[in-house]
Amino acid sequence: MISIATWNINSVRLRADQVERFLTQEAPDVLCLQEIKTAESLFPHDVFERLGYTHRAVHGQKGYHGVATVSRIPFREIGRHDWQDNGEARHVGVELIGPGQGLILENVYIPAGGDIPDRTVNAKFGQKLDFLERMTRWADKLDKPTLIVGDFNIAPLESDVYDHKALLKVVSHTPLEVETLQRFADAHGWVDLGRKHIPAPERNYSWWSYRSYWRQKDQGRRLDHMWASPDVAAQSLSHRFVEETRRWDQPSDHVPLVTELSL
Amino acid sequence: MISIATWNINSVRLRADQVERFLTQEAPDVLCLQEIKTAESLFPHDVFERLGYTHRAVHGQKGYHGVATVSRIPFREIGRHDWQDNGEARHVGVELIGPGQGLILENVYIPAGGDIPDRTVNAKFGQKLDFLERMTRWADKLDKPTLIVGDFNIAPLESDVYDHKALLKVVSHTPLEVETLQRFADAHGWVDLGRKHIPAPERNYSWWSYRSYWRQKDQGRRLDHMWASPDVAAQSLSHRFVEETRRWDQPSDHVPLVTELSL
DNA sequence: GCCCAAGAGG
DNA sequence: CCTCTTGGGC
Repeated sequence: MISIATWNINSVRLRADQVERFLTQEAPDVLCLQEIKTAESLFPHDVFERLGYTHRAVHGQKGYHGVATVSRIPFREIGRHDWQDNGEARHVGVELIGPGQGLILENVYIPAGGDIPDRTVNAKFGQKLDFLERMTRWADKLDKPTLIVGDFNIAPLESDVYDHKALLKVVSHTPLEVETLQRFADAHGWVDLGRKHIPAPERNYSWWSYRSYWRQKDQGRRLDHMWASPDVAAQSLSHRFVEETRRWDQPSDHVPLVTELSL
Repeated sequence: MISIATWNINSVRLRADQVERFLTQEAPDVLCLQEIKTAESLFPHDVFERLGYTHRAVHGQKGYHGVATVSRIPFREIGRHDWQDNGEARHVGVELIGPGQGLILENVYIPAGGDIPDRTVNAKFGQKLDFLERMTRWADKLDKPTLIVGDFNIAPLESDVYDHKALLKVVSHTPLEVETLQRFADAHGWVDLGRKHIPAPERNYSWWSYRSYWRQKDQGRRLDHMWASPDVAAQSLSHRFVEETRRWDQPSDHVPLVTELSL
């Protein structure tokens, strides 16, 4: 059995102590981080090394984006896609060696998409859709047991947001985004582990805005996901959201997700 | 007997808790702050109010400089000099009412003066000397019992720095600054309480640079001062530097000075 | 709101 | 090294 976690940490340097606390408490075998917001040279390798996460694939970028996969079990890095060829660090892929042998683990940070859900006036929204379309063409060719995790920046189901109707016009929950994400899902037959283990319409959020006081009112959205190839999904034992991190000092706006696979 | 303190706090909002700790521990009747680095509207009035410092004269400025005098005993504000008429908040004066009746308390933050001690290539150095010259003309006319305190940004004596010879060419200890400060002293006959109570060449520092690791090597300078009119100096009972604050978390680069007067 | 980067000022 | 501002991003 191996356990895998994903967490948009919103600056790994600022929250190195929180990552340490999480790893100490939950002890996942692998942790996928997004928005590390640092160049690889300033990544806090020592923290992970000390805790036994001696295998690391860090695709960093100064100030923005950036993803990292750290692991107690060996892996080999299989690539860093830059689907839009714009230099943004939004993906790193690894293949597990030893325990979980052969599992492909794709760590991705999909663009947020700006404020206005209209690609003619908001280039960032167009970039988000284009990113998903390029990922879809890529996923169509995947033929190995794969788990893709990360911050997708889309809450696809009605029960993935605190107010479905109100958010239909808000970037992250628009029909256009949801349809585009669905085409990505269909391209590989991805199984949404979050909803496999916590079926809709059960409350199931991973993100709360820093703006306003929504935190207190529980106005969250499920933007972070773990999706598995059908064969991998069949081996998934559990899935949970570690909401406790929201109560820590100066938390990330995202909480971690953890899943267990019988590999 | 009244006690008066001065402290360059280097952001009163960031260190409101440290100011509270200092006031709780030392309980001076009056505290003069420099480099509060905030507009008056964002000054943490509540902290002082709660501790009984209900009389406050805050001469704030957004982001830079700024001075404030807070007191448990009543005073009336007598003015805010802008000697160079450049809008910088570097002075506030008050006159005590009740205990210490009639004492004038001038709180001042003299410009640092930049890096190069040459007014032809460094306008900031010229501004510092000009500021002192304008203060000198002002001091020449003072005729009331006065205590002037604050960050003078000059260490006048050899024993006011960790290495006199090395610092002769460093802004804060150059002969030109020391002579200019001496003319200010002579203009009113100010008595340096720091050296009245802790005579040279005893070690007597109020500031340690954040840059480099001088803190550990005790490479300090005496940049903060409390100077009294001769009549007030005759009533000065004690004077000390509260170096303990340097060991607090994220300390200011300056430590507080406290003096007691038999008024 | 919170995070990053630059640049100024100390 | 530390703090502030502005401006971008989410």
